[in-house]
Amino acid sequence: MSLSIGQLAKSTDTGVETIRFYERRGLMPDPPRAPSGYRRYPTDAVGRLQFIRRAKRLGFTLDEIGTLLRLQDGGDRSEVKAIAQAKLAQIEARIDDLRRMRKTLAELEKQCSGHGPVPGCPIIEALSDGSEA
Amino acid sequence: MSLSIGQLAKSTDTGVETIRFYERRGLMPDPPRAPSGYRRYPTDAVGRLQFIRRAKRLGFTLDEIGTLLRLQDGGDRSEVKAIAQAKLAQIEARIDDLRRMRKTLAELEKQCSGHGPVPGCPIIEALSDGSEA
DNA sequence: CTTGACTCTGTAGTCGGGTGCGGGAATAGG
DNA sequence: CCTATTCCCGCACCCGACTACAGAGTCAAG
Repeated sequence: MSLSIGQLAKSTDTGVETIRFYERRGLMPDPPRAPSGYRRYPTDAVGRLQFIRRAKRLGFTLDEIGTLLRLQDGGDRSEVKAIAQAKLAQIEARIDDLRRMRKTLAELEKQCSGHGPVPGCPIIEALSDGSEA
Repeated sequence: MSLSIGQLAKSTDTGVETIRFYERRGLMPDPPRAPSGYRRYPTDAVGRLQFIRRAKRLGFTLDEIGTLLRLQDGGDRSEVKAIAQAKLAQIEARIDDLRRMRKTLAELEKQCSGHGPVPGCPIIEALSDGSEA
């Protein structure tokens, strides 16, 4: 039992173009071809593609996903853990960034009455004077 | 008293190329030119550029900053507030996304012993089986 | 006056992750 | 058998925000 690229796309909720793109990137192996040249995917290609999609949802880049896939068939667990830890640290740093932005912006937004002309608006004043942010 | 583009760049910790880029984008007005064609910035250009930098630090895109700058000279405070609220909502949505990623990834990372071969590694297993994420 | 730093324009490249198109061949359903 | 759909390949393009040239002209210090 094998799948066409369209069937693989549908079964993993991915675009056909995206699958070909992953193939070019080396994330999906070059599949066997029918005599016509059409790609014929073995059923486990679904798993591979889902791996990629799940890893992306966790914030990994395609390069990192490539590394994880390579580790999958023959690597050390410490390498996997190291990648996860690094990603975790990045995510935390980004959250901290965003929280700082949110804090400043929320304060300004609260101070702004929301009516009247712009001169005097605390948001614009803060951006102009640097009294905040 | 006027500034060269290099002086403006230095005084706002911005690249010269970036200033020219902002000009092309319409964020910085076209400055007057010396007979040589060199840009001569009035001192208040510093304020304008700092406005842009501060707004960027708060997460606004260049397009949004353009809108804020236009509102600055003649707009309604409600528009400014609406933009701030929209940005705040985006930031919060992004934080929530990242927190979900962090939660899943932190659990997996904790479960992974960090030594031994990859087969059996909870992180890789989760990505393969979809038991998590 | 010379030298080195600065500035000018215009265009192109970078990053990450795709998306779209054109023209032609194959295939699946009725 | 006919037609709609799918597939092939290769390349170009999209987003946002820069960044980097090349080649020529200008300015300031010594």
